[in-house]
Amino acid sequence: MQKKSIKQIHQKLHHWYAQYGRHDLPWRHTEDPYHIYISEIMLQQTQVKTVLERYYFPFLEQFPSLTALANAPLDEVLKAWEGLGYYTRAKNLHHCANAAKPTLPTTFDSLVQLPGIGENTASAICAFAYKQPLAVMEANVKRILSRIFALKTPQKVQLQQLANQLLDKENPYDYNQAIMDIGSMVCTVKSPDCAVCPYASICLAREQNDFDYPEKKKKTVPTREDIIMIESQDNAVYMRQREGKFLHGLWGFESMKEGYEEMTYLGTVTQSYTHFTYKAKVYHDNAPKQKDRFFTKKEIAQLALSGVDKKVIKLLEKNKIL
DNA sequence: CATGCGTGGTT
DNA sequence: TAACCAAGCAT
Repeated sequence: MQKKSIKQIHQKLHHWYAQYGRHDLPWRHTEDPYHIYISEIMLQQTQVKTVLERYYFPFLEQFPSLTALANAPLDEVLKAWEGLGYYTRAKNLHHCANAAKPTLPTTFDSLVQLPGIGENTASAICAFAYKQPLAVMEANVKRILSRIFALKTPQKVQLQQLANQLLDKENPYDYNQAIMDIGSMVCTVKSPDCAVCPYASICLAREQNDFDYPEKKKKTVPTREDIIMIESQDNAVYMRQREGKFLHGLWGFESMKEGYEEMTYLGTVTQSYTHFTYKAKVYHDNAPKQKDRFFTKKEIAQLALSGVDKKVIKLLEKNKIL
């Protein structure tokens, strides 16, 4: 592409951003790398609205600095992350805080080595916190580039090269924020508004009137069935902290495959996840073998729980077990 | 490179 | 309203 046309695109983009960009986002009003880092991790696969309205401010109030985060117990961090999903993010945050305190590294190479910081997040921190000329490469940017160059199945390297070419190296901060805003407000998945798009003059998708870029692969969503066993004693229930990758660090109940026939069926809880639908029958055993770690309703309120387990708790309250 | 990982918004 | 998917990362 001609340098001249790229410069024209930058001007159009800059003009659009000045008028319509989301300038009210709080992480665009800080120079603190820690604040920007927290926003980037929260925003991974998570909508701006959720982060903005429910998590960003409370988290920073509770953990106002990298050192404060490092010194907090992991369980407190998990509790602050409750409901946000992808819980290894919370574990990685805590780990990074301890590894990097009192301040984050300032280069892409050192950032990308930290757990939970991939290439996109490292680029974003460099561009937004340190004003370095790196191109972010998240879902919005991928969609925009795929459409501009009509790439149905783009390769990672190919997209990165195109992103690097289009980047405004003089203004990496505004450029990256602007292209993400274009993705979420103009070049949307379902109904792109080419009339106001700064990239319209060079966009092949617009020319072809085909916006299915990159090509979506459809998958069937399986159902995962489960049996949850509740052991209770004196208005308290046995709970344990998960260790696997799924719902890592959150507190929950035991699953079982057999031996529940003689117990009391309480009800079924369901939860839809991206890759499967979860459906669990909940049984109650009031003659528990577990000896320790029974939690009362008040104690459970202090633990980090998943959506499913919150539904189970409601079922227990309804059955007057808690 | 494909898959697993949470939850809630949007259409 | 079922389906898609959002400021991705690790394996």
